[in-house]
Amino acid sequence: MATDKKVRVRFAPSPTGGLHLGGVRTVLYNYLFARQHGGDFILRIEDTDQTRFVPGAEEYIFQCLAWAGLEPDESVKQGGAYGPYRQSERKALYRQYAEQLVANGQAYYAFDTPEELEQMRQDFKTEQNPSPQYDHHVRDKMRNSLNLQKEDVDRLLQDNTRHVIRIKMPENETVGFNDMIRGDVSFNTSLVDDKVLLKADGMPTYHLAVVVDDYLMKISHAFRGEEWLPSAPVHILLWKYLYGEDHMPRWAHFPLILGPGGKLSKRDGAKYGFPVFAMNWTDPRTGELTEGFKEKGFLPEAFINLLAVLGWNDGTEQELFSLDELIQKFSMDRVHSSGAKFDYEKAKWYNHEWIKKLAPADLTQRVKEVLTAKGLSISDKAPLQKIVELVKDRITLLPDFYDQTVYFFKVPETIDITAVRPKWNEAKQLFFAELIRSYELMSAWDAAALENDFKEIAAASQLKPGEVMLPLRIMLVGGKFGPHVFDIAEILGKEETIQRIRHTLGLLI
RNA sequence: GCCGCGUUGGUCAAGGGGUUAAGACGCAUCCCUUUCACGGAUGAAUCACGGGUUCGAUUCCCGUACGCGGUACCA
Repeated sequence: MATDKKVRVRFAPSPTGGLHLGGVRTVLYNYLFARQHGGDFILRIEDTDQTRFVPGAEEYIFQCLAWAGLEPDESVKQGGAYGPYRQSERKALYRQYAEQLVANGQAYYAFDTPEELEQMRQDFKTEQNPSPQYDHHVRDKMRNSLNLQKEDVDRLLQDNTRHVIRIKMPENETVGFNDMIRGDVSFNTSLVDDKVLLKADGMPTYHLAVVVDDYLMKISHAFRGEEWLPSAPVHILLWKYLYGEDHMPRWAHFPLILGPGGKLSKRDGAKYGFPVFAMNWTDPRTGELTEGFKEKGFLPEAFINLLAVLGWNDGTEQELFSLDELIQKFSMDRVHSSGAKFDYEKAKWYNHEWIKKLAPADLTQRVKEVLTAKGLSISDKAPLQKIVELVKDRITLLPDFYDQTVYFFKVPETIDITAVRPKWNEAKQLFFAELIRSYELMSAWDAAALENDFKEIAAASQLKPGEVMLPLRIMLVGGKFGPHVFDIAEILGKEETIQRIRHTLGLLI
């Protein structure tokens, strides 16, 4: 296996729907590996199944990568020297390789119809073998160029009879390779079926396409999810037959990201209330919307971070990593071989940490976008950054900023009056009347002075500060939440503060 | 069924022949805070099971169990 050539890796999604967690993590590990080695990261569109074409899915993938900050060096969009980057546009390339295999006796034409295949599965189905494969046990009982007379095959071909090309798996050979994560992995070829390489419509299957394209695009390292491990022997053999094992990329199969039960699916997300896709995805056929991490209120920095450590860690106690740090520290041999269950609680913690970690000005800008999108109009004069700094400790998801800051921009819609009424009395009524008088006379309007005044008046009124602190909070904020109440008052300003106290006082009479 | 890959607290996980088996999330209790958070403290694992190898296995080997993945003219 060539390890000295330039590092070129690829992510090859099929544009059939939303891009989920595992996909983005695969992108991320590819990206990190490429950046770390000064290599190229290629995005190739695997759209060989025309029946599964979904409009918009390809564009959506690009949007997700752009949001996550993991943009490819070569792709349909960026271009590059190894295009086209969409397999449907490479259709003409594949047939010759399949034919070459047939000519060498490593593959064969199969004319079986879908019905005949179904029949075969019925006929050979037993309790011991519930899903019969098209393999060396059955291939000589089927309609293919292995057992048809040559003239018949030629005639069928000439008549353009629908057919596929299947690989002829050798019997009882051991095919193995060294996985960068799992070490040596091997398979007995007798147990692998004769996978279709070229479909009846002339399109390659994944198996042929991945090998041909990886070769043509000079891919040095091929990374993908563990679900591909069982078909690896087919790919290894294809490499051996077509281009020589020496040219084969190094493989790594990433552990699966699991949901509460098995492979994480968008169903899990819907069921347990957490996003699975990177960004919102609306199925154009059903109109069904699946929520994404972006829209849920995740920072791309946090998303990247949590994905990176789902299956990898640097061996220290560090948990927060920026993209740049990941590029520095990532290493394939510290990637786990076992699957990891996705933990939404921890995912939210990462977001919370990143909200605290982001530069204030940067965070403020993003919060402004969220608030604006929620319909708040925020004047440029508003001390937004100060407000954001004040509340960010209690935020996990970006939209939380709305609830935690609306009262700075609008009079609270509801006042939780029931929280104060039971313990309300004349002494408190008088206290607030006095407080208003005092506040109106204040010249320096700052939190410390406000608190000082407040406490002095409380003492003079024979009240403990705590007894009137909560009512003040309710008056200004509307509920039992938010940062230090005098900090809020300071930002609200004299007029607004007094106005709100008066208003609630009126409600309490 | 068969094939493959896995198995350290509820979750993510460090460690890797001799350790009090890190740390984080979550949970519980407590402290701080006259709101909610932040912060701090404390608590919870016979390292799946059974055999080896060894003076000694969580760590190495072999089985078993369990989990997951695959078993399509889908990727």
